Amino acid sequence: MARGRPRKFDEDEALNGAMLLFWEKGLSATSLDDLTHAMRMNRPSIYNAFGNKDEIYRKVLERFCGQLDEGMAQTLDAIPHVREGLQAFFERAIGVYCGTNPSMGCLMVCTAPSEAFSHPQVGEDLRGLIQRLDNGFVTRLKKAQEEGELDRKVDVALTASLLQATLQTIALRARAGASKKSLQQISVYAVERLLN
Amino acid sequence: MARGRPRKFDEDEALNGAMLLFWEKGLSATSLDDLTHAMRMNRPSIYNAFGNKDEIYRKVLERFCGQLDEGMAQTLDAIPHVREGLQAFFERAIGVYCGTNPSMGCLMVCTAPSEAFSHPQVGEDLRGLIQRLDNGFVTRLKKAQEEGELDRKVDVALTASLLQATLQTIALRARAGASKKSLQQISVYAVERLLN
DNA sequence: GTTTTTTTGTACCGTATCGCATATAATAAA
DNA sequence: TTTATTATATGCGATACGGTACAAAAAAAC
Repeated sequence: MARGRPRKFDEDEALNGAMLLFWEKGLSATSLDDLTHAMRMNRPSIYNAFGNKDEIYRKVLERFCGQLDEGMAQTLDAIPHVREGLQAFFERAIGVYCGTNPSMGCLMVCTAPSEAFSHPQVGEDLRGLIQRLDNGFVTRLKKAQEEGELDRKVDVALTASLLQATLQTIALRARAGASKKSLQQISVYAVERLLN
Repeated sequence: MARGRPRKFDEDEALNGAMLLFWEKGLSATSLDDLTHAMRMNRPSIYNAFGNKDEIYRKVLERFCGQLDEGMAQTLDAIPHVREGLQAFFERAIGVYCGTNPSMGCLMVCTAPSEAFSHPQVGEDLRGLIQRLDNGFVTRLKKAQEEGELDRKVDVALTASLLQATLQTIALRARAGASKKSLQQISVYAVERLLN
């Protein structure tokens, strides 16, 4: 059983609060005071449970991108036809990127790059996450080629890069205030042009 | 004539120093102390000449993107064939994004989004610059259609969005440490796939 | 009931932050 | 020579920063 004084906070809720805050302001512009409010914890508890600010940010980043992995699993891997799967994936991502008011885009794309040098570990995280996405697309595209849904002449690695480019521009444009509709048009057009 | 004591600093050099610093660390993570060193000026002179930190950042952002406009003028607008012009444009951008060691990508794409909400004016700048790039591509693509170099059936607005997506992924990947060669491959493939 | 263990909350540390006030130096115009 | 104007240099003051000590509190283990 839990031996000491019981925790007053819920770990999941606390991380969610931190995520919303970091998502909005990035790592450097977020203060520990902000965090104590957003996580509804006091400072020592935060340190004890999650570590310092950088570590919390990295946990949140992983958490955010975990949703993305899940999104891939439930769309790309779950839907039979590539094009439909990709479309569903983009649709879902757009839902996340435009799910707040105002839209905040992607936590990783919009806040991690500026910290990549001040916090080398964040840089590594960024590298890894870009790679993960590329790999996810490549795997699905290869499968499509094997199943005859995709011309064997298309370069899957480069197509994957451009699919990720599409996701990234959607993330950035969402944060810059673009309409959901305009982003959906971009994703539809991208799938159409890149896979045919 | 200049009435008072002559300036000791060179405005261009000072802004360049500030640009390098902001490019590396972003707005929030850069302190005025850092700036005084990078600009080789002391604080009051900085305030007098350029305003506060936010204003300097915005000046630097405009400066950086001005280079980009210039790049468009010298490639897209100057080179007869669309595809060659686009390729030259990307080549030039990659040169900038990978021009430091380590590569820092694009100042706008990699550092502005995280500040978009804490500094609403930066958000507006971001919006405007995305729009400017889209417009530049659209104009060139339309011209290509009129000159018969590009099929009239391609949607110029959406193609422009995907060209900018390509530029953005190159910027992000450069900052994440991707090789110059891999970025060139992406740009070549993008031009090939999006314009045919 | 006592001990042990863990979390909580307050208060605090030293440092870095931004923006400015003040004083000095240097030049152009009167 | 005087005066006005501008830049430089030092350094101040109030605040905010990230991070931690410490004792009270709460629950389980003995």
